[in-house]
Amino acid sequence: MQRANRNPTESPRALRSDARRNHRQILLTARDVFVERGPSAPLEEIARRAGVGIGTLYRRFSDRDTLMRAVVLDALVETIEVAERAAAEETSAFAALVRDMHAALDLRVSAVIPALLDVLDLDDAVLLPARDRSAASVQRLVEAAHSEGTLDAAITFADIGMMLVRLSRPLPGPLSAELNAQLGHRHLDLLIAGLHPTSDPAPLAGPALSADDLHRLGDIAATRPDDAKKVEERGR
Amino acid sequence: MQRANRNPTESPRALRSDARRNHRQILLTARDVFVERGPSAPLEEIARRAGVGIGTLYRRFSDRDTLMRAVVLDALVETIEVAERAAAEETSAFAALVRDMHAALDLRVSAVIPALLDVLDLDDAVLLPARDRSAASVQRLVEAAHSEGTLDAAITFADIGMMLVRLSRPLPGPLSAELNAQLGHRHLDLLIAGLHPTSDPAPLAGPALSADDLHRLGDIAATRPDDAKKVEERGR
DNA sequence: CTTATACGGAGGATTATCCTCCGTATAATT
DNA sequence: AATTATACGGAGGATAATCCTCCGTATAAG
Repeated sequence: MQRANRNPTESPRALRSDARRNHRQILLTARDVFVERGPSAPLEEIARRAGVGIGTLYRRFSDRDTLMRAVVLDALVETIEVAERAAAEETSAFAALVRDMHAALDLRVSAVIPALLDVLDLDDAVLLPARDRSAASVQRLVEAAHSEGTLDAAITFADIGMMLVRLSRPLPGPLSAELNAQLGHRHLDLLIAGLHPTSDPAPLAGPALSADDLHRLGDIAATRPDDAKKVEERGR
Repeated sequence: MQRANRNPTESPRALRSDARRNHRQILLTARDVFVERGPSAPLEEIARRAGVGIGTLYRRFSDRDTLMRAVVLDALVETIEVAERAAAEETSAFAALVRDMHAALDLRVSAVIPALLDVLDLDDAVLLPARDRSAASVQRLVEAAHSEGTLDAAITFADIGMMLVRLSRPLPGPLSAELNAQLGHRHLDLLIAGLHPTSDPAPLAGPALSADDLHRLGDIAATRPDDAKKVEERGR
């Protein structure tokens, strides 16, 4: 006699192991793809890059909207954890804020949510509380840094959030995902320190690109083989 | 007897006044639309927002590629002017750099070019020299600021360029174009000064958004009426 | 070994975008 | 004012991209 599951409000039964793996993989891949290609990215690309068939994707997420919500919720939950850990483990409020910002870059929450904003209603019984908790956890970091006197008083929570959006989104052009991530961290350091020389010689994260690199951006490690193909076709 | 124009390499004859107006308007609108919607934005939207028929657009620019090149060239030429004027008219090298960056934001060059990068070959007999001149004019500003000792030595020309890209691109979500522009300038000031409080109380350009604004981003002045409609349809 | 669960992907339906074509409108010229 | 070369708009057929269901096959669980 297996565990009964007659009540429709209960979780519908545990997934088979391969199904659970695929579910997770789809969520992670979807985060990447939505960030790169926007809210109307072909679901087929998500499936392909997640290594599953399109049928599997649709079995788990009945439509685009359901998938997007799941992606956002997943990302929000991770953010909350990161922020709370930063607050708990760092000694100065400023250090906690900085650590949280770097971690947020890695999670790409600040990139997914805005990317889906056009199309998604976030004022949802499920998403709203998660958003609030997530925002509150970061806002506490900001306020603490304000009180500590280490964060310029003119800088608001919204400024921090929006700069994270700017830094999270991949730069356009054929930069590899990895290089993009490194540049995000480098530019975050740059934002923290400002443009003027500082007495504190804290080094920038990530590699500098030379002017020449910038010029030959088109030649740098390709991220998306598919796009290269598209370009060729267009140029025919 | 009108002026002869038998040589096919000569300019094909002056445009009629309305045609010239439309030509210009299409270029400006295309810059906006490519920035907002990416390189494969519907040409029909460009035509509509430029206030011309789709037929007119195709008459002036035989295909997407031609239009994109024209947009890029136009933007590059404006950039060069701006950079050279900044260098000539400002007293300190740092001030010139800052002025140029703010001006570049307004031109959105740093947003268009990368947006089209995926799809466009910039190593073109026409575009290449313009790119080189444009890059050189900014690079001179960067080097001057380095020599002056007012720009951190670790910051490269590429960093400046890429930060401009990040700051130029409109934030996703339904922010009005105007608010987006203001926030770009504000965040540029933020980058210049860094996160820590400064002795120099130079105020930030543009309005601060409150956490509440950020939360209700969905309610802030809509930029693209069409998209709002789309969202409604999806939600049906 | 059995079977409930899950998988992949072909393919018809739908939708979005392209881009030509031609009847009408307007600027320039005399 | 009349003439005409130039330019305009947008309908609509052609093409391309994406959706998403369906069903025969594969695999985890017991």
